[in-house]
Amino acid sequence: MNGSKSRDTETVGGVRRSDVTRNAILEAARERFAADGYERATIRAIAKDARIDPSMVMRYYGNKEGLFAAAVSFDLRLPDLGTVARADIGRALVTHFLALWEENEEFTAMLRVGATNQAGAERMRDTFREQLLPAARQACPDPEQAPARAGLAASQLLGLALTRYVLRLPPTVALAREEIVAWLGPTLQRYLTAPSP
Amino acid sequence: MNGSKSRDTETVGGVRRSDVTRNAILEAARERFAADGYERATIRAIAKDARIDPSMVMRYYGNKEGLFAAAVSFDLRLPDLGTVARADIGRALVTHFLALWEENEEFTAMLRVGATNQAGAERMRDTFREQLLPAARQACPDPEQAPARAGLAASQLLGLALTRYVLRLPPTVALAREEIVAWLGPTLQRYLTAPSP
DNA sequence: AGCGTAGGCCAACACGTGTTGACAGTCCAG
DNA sequence: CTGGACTGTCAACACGTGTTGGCCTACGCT
Repeated sequence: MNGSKSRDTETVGGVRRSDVTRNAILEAARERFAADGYERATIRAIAKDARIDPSMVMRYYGNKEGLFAAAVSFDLRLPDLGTVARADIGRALVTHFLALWEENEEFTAMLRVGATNQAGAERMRDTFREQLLPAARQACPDPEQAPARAGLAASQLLGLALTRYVLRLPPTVALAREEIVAWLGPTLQRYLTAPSP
Repeated sequence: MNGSKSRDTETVGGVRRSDVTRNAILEAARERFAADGYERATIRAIAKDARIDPSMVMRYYGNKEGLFAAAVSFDLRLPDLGTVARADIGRALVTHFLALWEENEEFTAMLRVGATNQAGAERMRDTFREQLLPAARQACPDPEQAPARAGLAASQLLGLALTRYVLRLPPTVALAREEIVAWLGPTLQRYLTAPSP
């Protein structure tokens, strides 16, 4: 509906006076989406956290979906698996994802939303296809098998995130990061590089 | 509020005339919860599917939480791992869970609800503790390590359910059941029975 | 100084939710 | 046949939601 995207409301150097508000909204939105999921994260609650009026959210991000799209990034920042020693790929991936999930809760939000919201699931499929799958193509020998192997890897990685950060199964939460790497690393290594069983 | 639980409304042999309605409600609830998750599954929609009035749901199940509790079973029907050959435990578990998820969608509902709803997550923790953990105790050598190993197994099993039945990542959906058993069986076998890395 | 405009708040709308209570048909025991 | 319960429907309540438009303030340029 409101197509004006760039070029509205700048003063000097593209820095708008309202940027602090915009960022406050985004930050609050990230936390709420991560904690509550898409449906339970209300615009009113987000606005309250950001100490502004709910209508500001609408003004800056159009609607709730727009806010979610703006707040939650889907950049996995995957390392270039070409530079990683072939035998360390599994451990490297687990380490990377652990860091990703623990440094901020955006990706937990992705999970919660993907589990309930149709559009959220679609977006996770895109992320998988555009980021994890190319990485798998670099790691695994037969490119034709890459999708299946990436799917297997995703099942273990997302399962870890689900049980540890969303469901919070006590034994999974209690595991030290090194333990997780030691256990899951070989699994991913096998899914990505071992010959088909 | 209405404490009358048993002994109301029976005719002969404990068979109530309204049982067909009750079952219709439960069946519709299961489908809706599985498809939409707890928040998006509305009582009105469930009632419509069951072709009755929304108020009947309240009468028979008290409130939405009561309906969810009644509709979704949390019995994993795990086989006795004592009777399974030690080397086949991993494959047996994967096979069992695949059958569980594909025969009805209750357990997908559990996942969706656990991901968004606090009470749902709590209930999944209970299920884990009361059913998967005892099974793991039978399977793994050192009983002290059983919780961690059960947690690892849960991460892979729930991750499979998440990617295949909830997010529907195409490569994971495309895998044949035998392929999944062949890939994930060894993983679970290792998590449950192999020595600590 | 004056003015346009961006930033912000307030009140309200329309809608969907879970939930409740009053009312009508229906079956069965006495 | 009659009374009382069970089964079911209808309409409404109270509330929270996303969303909208009008209004006031205050900044920044000329």
